[in-house]
Amino acid sequence: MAYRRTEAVAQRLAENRRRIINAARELVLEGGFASAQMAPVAERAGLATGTLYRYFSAKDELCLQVFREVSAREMSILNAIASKTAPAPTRLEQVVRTFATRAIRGRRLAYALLAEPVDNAIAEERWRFRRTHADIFTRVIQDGLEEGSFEVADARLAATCIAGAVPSALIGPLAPESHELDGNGDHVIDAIVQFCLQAVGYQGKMTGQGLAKDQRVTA
Amino acid sequence: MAYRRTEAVAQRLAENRRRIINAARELVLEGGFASAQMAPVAERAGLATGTLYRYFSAKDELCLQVFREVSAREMSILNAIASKTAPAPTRLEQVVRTFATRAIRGRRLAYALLAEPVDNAIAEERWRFRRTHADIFTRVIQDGLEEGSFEVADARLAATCIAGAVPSALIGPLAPESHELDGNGDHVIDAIVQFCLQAVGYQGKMTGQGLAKDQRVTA
DNA sequence: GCAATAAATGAAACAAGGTTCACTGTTCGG
DNA sequence: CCGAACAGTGAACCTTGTTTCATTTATTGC
Repeated sequence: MAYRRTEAVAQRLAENRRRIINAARELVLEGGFASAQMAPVAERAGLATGTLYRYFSAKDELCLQVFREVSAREMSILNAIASKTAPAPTRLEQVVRTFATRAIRGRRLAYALLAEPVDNAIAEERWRFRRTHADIFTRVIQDGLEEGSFEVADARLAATCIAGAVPSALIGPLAPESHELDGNGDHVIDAIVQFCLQAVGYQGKMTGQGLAKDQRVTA
Repeated sequence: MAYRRTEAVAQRLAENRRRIINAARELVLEGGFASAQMAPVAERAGLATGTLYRYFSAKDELCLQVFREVSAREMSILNAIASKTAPAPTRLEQVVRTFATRAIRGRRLAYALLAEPVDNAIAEERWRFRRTHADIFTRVIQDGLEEGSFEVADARLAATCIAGAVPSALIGPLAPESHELDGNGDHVIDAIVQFCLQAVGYQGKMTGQGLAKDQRVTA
């Protein structure tokens, strides 16, 4: 034997992998998945195009990785809010509000995650993303049903509807060329929250409570 | 002079154009826009590939034409229902119910129009399609507000939400491989209708009224 | 039938991207 | 330092889909 993968090398490999993913993510953030082409990714990562294929078997795999990492962050933020101990209506409002606020503040990312035309592999992942949103909404709605503050026939279906309604209300404003919400999307966000609360049969008023620090869009 | 485009020729040209569009539409109906490739379209139309470019400057233009024709049919059906003289809640229910029913019955078409991954040109047309749905819902919701049977802060926004919610609830079941709704999607449809009525603050019950003959999926 | 013009053809060229691979450079243990 | 094994390279290649264009066929008025 004359070669063994040492720790130093393993580390460099891991670093390269990360560098590739980061480069791809940056490009997605700047210009959506359309910009995440292998050659530009490689260039930004400071590697040769062929090298990318030593780390990812195909472009789809790399893009999926990026999508998953980015969407996981979003989902964990929403999940944390949904898991708090608070009345269901409060939580539903905060989840929806956070979703919408983050989408507007991180418009380019939101466009890539929610609306950009993408090819099959990513479209499928996007459905999974939406389904996870629906899961989060489902839990909160079910809690609300038990509390007696909501009233819907089918919690899962209502959740799916909300998971479609919120992005739908945002998509126009999110389009890369749109500046509809540059100043304040507050009116839109309030209206979306109100719609969702009413849709699940909540009778009270929304709190209008904004985001905590840790829910801000950081980068 | 020795040549002049006679009526007979003009007619044949128009017929060819139609033949091309029909071929493309058939392919879309069978396998979505992914199947609407120039070579197969030409073959089915009984023409050469190059000939297609004498009728359409590019594939996008042809696909847009197909999308527009097909979606126009759907929208006119919904529009007709929305324009009837009936209480707003009844009309809203019927529009939503018709939308959902037609989507489920004409699953492949619905998938192509609503959910299939497509490229930019068609994605943009799809947004227009959705916006038109929202327009239809907006009118009905505004009527309902005037009648006093609905209560929402912003009719347009509520309409946009509903225009997103309904397809969202259908998309899983619409996926080409899904057979979730093969027997009856009645439960799902009822739940969607109920969700929408509640979302716009309607207090009464839905009628459960099915489709008239002319709203059935014919082909 | 003929000249003039248009329409149709389909093979070839082109474009754009993803993927491969023969080659070069690096790292390792002895 | 040597040879073995691995990592990195990037130009060539392949695939897929679109477009062009020289050539063939069809139609028209005279």
